[in-house]
Amino acid sequence: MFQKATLKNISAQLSISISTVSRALKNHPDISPETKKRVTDLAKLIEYEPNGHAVSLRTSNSRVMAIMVPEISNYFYHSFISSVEEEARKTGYTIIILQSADDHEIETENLRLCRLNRIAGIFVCPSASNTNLSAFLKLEEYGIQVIFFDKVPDYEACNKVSLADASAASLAADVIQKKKKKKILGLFGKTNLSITQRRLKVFEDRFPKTDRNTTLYIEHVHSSDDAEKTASKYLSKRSLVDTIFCMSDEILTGVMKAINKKNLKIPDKVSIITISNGFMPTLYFPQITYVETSGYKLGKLAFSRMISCLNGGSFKQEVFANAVLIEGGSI
Amino acid sequence: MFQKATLKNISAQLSISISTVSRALKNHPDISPETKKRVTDLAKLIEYEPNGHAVSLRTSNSRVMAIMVPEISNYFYHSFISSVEEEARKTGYTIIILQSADDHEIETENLRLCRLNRIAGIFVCPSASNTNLSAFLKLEEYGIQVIFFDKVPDYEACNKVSLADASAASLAADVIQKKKKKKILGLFGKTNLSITQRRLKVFEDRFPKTDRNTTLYIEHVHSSDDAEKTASKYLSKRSLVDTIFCMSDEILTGVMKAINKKNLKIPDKVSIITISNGFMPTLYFPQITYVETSGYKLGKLAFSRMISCLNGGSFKQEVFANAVLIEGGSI
DNA sequence: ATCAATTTCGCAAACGTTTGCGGAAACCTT
DNA sequence: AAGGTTTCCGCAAACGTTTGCGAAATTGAT
Repeated sequence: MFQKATLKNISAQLSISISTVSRALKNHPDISPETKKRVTDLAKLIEYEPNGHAVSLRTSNSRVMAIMVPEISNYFYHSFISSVEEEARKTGYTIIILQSADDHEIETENLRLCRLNRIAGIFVCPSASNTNLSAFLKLEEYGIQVIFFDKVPDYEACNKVSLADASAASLAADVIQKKKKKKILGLFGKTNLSITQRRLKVFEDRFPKTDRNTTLYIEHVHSSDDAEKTASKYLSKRSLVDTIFCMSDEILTGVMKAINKKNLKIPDKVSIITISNGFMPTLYFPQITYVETSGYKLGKLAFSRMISCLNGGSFKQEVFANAVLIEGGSI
Repeated sequence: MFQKATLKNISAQLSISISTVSRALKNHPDISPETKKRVTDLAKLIEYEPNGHAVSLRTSNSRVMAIMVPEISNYFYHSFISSVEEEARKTGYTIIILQSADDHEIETENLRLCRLNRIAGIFVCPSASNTNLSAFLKLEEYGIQVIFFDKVPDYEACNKVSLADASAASLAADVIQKKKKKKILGLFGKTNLSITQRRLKVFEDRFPKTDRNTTLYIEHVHSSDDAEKTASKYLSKRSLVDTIFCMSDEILTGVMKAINKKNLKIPDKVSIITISNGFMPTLYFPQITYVETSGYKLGKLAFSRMISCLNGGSFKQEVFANAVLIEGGSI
């Protein structure tokens, strides 16, 4: 017969009170060594595990954190998730994951679930459509910590961890200038994203129109296919560009298709440099030189922020994960 | 002042009993329409949400499922996760994520967490090192459903959902034969994996050594780099092979590097066909023809199995997600 | 031997629900 | 008017913990 492993059960078998068992298991000084031993031995024998729900109910804090992203199937997000999960496991937290599908309704419904489950905190990359933070701020009334990451809102009084977009773009620009490239095609994402704006600004500053030596063509693309078409257009004109800068992995894949289609040699015919989360650039030959903005690092950073917030010892702030150049052979 | 939204609170404000409030909120027939309205109105006003932990404690079943994979950062796994999460949300379940890092200790520790949290069920892709199922079977004593996916154990009496490995390989073989390819290099993964064995067997059957018209070279590789080296070796010998079959995405990426390095034209110089989860093959030009074994589909399948198990109406069995050919231009 | 200090433990309430059961009131029957 | 139904609601126990407080038992000091 299967007997449930509970404090009550142990207390009955040892004819001591439940409270004594509870204290014995947490090594409370009030309990004598002998009693502790009897309790822990039996607990081990019947494989006692505290009931998480009872504990959470009693203590009103669960060791659970949530991560909400627009979609999981994205190398950046799941490297972030993976990273946070790693830390969480070490510190005895479990992670629940939520997809918003970039849908505001799903997003708020997910937040409801978080309240319902009385989670300790949530990491969230808000959906693009969402401008209304009230649902998030309400979480804080419940004592649930909120850490925004990646696409962080402009609103000041919240915790944010984000990539050092400006310095990442700056690193890429450094390389381009050091290699004395003169005719650059910069492929950027959607204009309205802050990430795009920050990266674009760096390039515009570093390669000003007034500089007669170098020319920078700027194009905004909104998909991999789009990037392929645009790159193809530029590459068709003989020696119009000598370098292509891609703002993201998605853009890079499109560009690489265009290059493979035309069978252009990298970096002889055209140089490539990209900003990436770290996987895509290694798929090609030669491997693409890229500035790494790692979801992994961001995850670690976010987690440590979460812990400080949980301990109450931290005020609202924005912190950045720095970027690093990974040299390939593409420029 | 922040007042907690609980049944007790509502009952006090309306001077009715807690049980009445509880029943009113679940639309129990015992409660009169007027009372129901009073309760639901107030509940909405103070934004009442049932405390998940209290509910789980009382009913001893939480609406939480877990997914454990060796690592999240893998296209197949996270398409699986994403797929399951989607269904879970629709049915009011939440998903917790666990990584085993292919480490048996972490794996059992994770299972402990599952018991502790009294989850409803778990989807698990066991770590490769693990041959001992006892920890999983113990979960069932706790009433926790276990569904193995992808790398399922041989053990009979458990629920498994897996990819139709044999038919996937068979589909690929069909294409190779239809295209009248004669000199085939088949690159397979680690020998001890059942997935490798099943796929390999199909190829050995379909291209028997006795057939003097076609030759099949079989190699086992254990990483992307390994695949690159091996492919490179074969490709160096002029017209030794006309077709390369890759068992997985990982292998494909290695092979493609080798091909790009030698700047061989696909499919003129060499044809490629692979089994894939659906993303990698689209990265190249021409896109690689592949047999799709989708984590997404497998997720849907696994979830529906989970639900049947939860409803108690199902016996242990293994089911398969079928494979489908996606034509690219690589063969 | 007396009293105080210490060690060791148990009582009981609380966390927020769910649910079987029983009971009061109101409503039909005949 | 008596008995039988039906409608509506509350009591109380239970889920498995944690924890403040008090009390018994032991120890030590004088």
